[in-house]
Amino acid sequence: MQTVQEQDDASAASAAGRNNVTLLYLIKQVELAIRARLESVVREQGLTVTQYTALTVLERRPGLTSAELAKNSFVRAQSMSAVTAELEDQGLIARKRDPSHQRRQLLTVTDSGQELLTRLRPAVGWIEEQMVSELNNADVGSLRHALQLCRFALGGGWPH
Amino acid sequence: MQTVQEQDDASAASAAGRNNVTLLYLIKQVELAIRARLESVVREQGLTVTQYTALTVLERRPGLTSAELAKNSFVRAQSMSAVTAELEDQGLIARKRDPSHQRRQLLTVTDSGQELLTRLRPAVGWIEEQMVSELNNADVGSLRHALQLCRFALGGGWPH
DNA sequence: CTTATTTCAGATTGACTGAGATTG
DNA sequence: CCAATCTCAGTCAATCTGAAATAA
Repeated sequence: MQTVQEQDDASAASAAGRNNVTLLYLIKQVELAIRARLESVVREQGLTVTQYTALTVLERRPGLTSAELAKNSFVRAQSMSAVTAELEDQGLIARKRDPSHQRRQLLTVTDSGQELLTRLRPAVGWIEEQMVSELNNADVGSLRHALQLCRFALGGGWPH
Repeated sequence: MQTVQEQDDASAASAAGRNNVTLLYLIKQVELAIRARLESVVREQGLTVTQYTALTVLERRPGLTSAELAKNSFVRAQSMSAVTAELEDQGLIARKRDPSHQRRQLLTVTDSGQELLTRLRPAVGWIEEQMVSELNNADVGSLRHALQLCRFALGGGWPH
């Protein structure tokens, strides 16, 4: 098992001037750790992490199309289309033609999907609680703010 | 294109008391944005993000085995074995039997691998600079510290 | 005619599980 | 015999690219 001490040694070993790698690497490590926990939680309800994420975005922003959801999630429209098709098959979201644009299909979370999200919320919340268990409230706020700034600083320039 | 304002609206729309989801989602979003940028950079040198990451870890911690590298990267030994085999095929790392344990193969970055890492360093550094361009130095330090605490708070309990 | 959205088909990456061989 | 490491074979999840149909 790797220890905090070993990690610190590794950071110190990377000479000054290329400490910049560390932050990208750290975010990747945290994301990997989250993904592992999240996967075991959502799998119990028959969902993949990808499906769960799409569902939570639709919960917050009902009426998105699959293509809009794709942009939001940094994937191609074709990839997201497969995800939303699966979610509809499972009865977790509903697709309705946009009356003002017959080609677009507006997505909403169904009652069944909402119930599932509600069932999952405590376990998902617990992962985040664990993650920030060593941080105080002010640190958590700063972390959220910093991550938002990072996300939007990188946000542009996505291939279309 | 999604704007900062839209993101803020979405956060506000998720009622108080379940803001906790946001942090997991934010980290995922930042990781996705990083991955996209990083992939286009390393691909020019014929590497995948997975290979590049393994290479940078070996640069910092030469002499690891593939199995140790796997633990460090939260993947199974079999998965990492495929990655290190590819890196060896490309002449970027060398595998040498551990004299004190014939079954283990100690991994080191070759001169060729080191040159490649050096070539990639400026472009990778620029991604991180872009990411933190809206943060001051103190914020960057706080972010790194917070992410390290998050990583180690989630670190335990990995399947072996 | 052009562009956006959706769908279908196939390829690829990166992980997984399971099984076997080797070493200590 | 047991545990760790490595390798091989097959599978799955989640993306990608390319091509086609539909709609504004």
